[in-house]
Amino acid sequence: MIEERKLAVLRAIIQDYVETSEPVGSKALVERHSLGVSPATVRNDMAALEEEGYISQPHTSAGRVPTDAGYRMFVDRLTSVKPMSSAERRAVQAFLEGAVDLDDIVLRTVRLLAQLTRQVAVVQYPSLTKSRVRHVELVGVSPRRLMVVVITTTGRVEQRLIDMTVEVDDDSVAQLRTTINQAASGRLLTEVPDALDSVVPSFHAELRPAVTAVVSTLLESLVEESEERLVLAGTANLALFGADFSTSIQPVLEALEEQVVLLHLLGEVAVPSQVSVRIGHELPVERLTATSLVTASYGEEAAGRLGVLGPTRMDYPGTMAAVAAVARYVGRYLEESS
Amino acid sequence: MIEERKLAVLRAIIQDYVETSEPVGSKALVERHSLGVSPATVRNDMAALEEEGYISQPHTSAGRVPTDAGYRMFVDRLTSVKPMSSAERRAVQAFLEGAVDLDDIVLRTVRLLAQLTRQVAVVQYPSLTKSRVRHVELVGVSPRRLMVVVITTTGRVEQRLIDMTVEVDDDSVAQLRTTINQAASGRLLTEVPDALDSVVPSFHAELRPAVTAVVSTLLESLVEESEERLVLAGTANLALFGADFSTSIQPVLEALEEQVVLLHLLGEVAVPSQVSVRIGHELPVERLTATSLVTASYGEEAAGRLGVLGPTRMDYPGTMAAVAAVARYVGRYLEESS
DNA sequence: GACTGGCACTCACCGGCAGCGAGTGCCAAG
DNA sequence: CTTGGCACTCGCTGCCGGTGAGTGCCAGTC
Repeated sequence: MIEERKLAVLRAIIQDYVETSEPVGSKALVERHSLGVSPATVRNDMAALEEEGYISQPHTSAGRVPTDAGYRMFVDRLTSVKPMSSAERRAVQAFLEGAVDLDDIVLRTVRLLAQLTRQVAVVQYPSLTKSRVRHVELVGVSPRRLMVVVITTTGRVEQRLIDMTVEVDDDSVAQLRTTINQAASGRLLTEVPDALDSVVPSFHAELRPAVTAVVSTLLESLVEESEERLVLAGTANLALFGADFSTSIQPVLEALEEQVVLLHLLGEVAVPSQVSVRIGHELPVERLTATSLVTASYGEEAAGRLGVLGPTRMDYPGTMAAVAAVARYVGRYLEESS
Repeated sequence: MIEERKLAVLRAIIQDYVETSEPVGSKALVERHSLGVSPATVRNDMAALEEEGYISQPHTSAGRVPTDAGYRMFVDRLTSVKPMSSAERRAVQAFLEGAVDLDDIVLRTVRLLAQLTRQVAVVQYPSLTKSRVRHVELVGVSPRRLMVVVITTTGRVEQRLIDMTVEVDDDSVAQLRTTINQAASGRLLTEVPDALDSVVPSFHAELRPAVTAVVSTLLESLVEESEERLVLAGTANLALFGADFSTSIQPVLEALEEQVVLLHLLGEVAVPSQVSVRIGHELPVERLTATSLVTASYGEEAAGRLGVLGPTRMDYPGTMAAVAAVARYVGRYLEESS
């Protein structure tokens, strides 16, 4: 168990360290915060905190620095997620106002988040697995080539060209279009393949192989590929914190470029509805162990996720508030415009 | 005028400096290169080169460092653009092989370029102004909502939803589709608005306003917006050269995020068909004056541009070769697959 | 006239050293 | 349990002299 004052000391250390990025000592601490006790007492508490692994000394006779565990404790014991200023709220709304399409919404969101937190922001496109089909359109662009366009309830439009092994005439295309729409409209994308399977037998035998192969391949690839769309912003902010990364920011930038890594991280969360914070070594990626990731879901049924990546020495309350607020606003905005 | 040997000395200085990133002195120079003269002679040449502004000393009694003008001279007087190794050629082909659609081609290209040059790579999507319409598809997704899909000869597919002021029935949509395709197929996107204007009178008066407004707005926005698509890769490579940037890589990363800046730079080139090299202060962007940009066009009629951004201390011959080769291969690949 | 060897000079860089000061742990007293 | 006091640690800064790579200049040679 941890006593109240020790926690206060930890909070004060983190607060100062986040601000100055320098190890903080007992004397400076009591001067800057009204802890109501003497430096010596604080020293005792600090010794205890170090014993318990929440803080550490870079070298003997230097101040203390929070460890990952220290930040973790701090975040878990956060009393109040500080609300955003009304100026910030207005900024958020103004920023999202006037977005013209989904791409635009996502772009504005990610930039907003980067600007608000002065960190790297990442936004995942609304997952197609959780959105529903609004309409499917088939277009024969040439005798053996078909284009399929899927419009989802989240406003996303995906298209793909398919080379056919047999020629398909316009009437068949029209029939296929109608049938597919009847079967697929309103369904979750994940349900669509099954729905379509049950539809295949209704076609002339000669068309069937083409229909099956083409449509199912298409939908699979849609679901897969569309999962992996991410947008980043604010990578330049990383350079501001260059000193926080023992070696260089290079590995971090690398990891960010491999979007697979980020997608994994966004996906792995215990309680999807809450703001999730993963700190330093809690991230299962070697190159990111000097960073923390704050994420949240947005939209209905957690359609997508967004987050902020920064050095472990970050302003957690502020970042968490920003992430939560932006997720909320974007979710609302998406619902309105759909 | 510049004599042959002075040029050789400049070449040697640049070569060594690019390799070591340290000021290079006269003695080391004659040791590493067989210039056939003594250090003293080289010193005289170096003094002259400095006089002419091609090299400079960071401080008295240090070696020389090439200036922007030095790199410029070096690049202009390049005798041979060194060809890529056959291993590299194979890598290029293997990398592009198997791309499934335009997005994939662009993505693979930009990654390839980043990997080949160990620098930041940027690829602009093929410009729609220079590509032609292959097919236009109209879909009524709801009574007052129309989706338009444009497929271009460069393999690009753009779609947009349009809210209509009046209801349009399916027959009208079909008629519109046919007419538009007749008018637009095979034309440059820039010609399409005019072509469509001449088509409007053929519709019933009541439909006309909707047709005009919707279609022309659509096409305009298509041309505008599609111009501004860029893909980046290899930003992590910037961190490798952190020392080359006097302050930090932050301003560079910032500039990269503002895609407008890059688009401008890609657009401004004297001779579009050649590889263009802009060095340091030749770039009209303050934040990028510590970098050089090597660009080239690819595809028919210079459909798009691509390039590489790195510190002025870069391997120009190698980068130029890579940029030229990748541009050539991608151009070829696009033609084949269209 | 062009090249070369020699020479004096500059100056960044390195290692050692001393002084400073922020910070610590411990202890004895309140 | 808290506090003031005290001795101790150790990173940081500044100073200093030596070293060496590099330079410019000059006089001699081909």
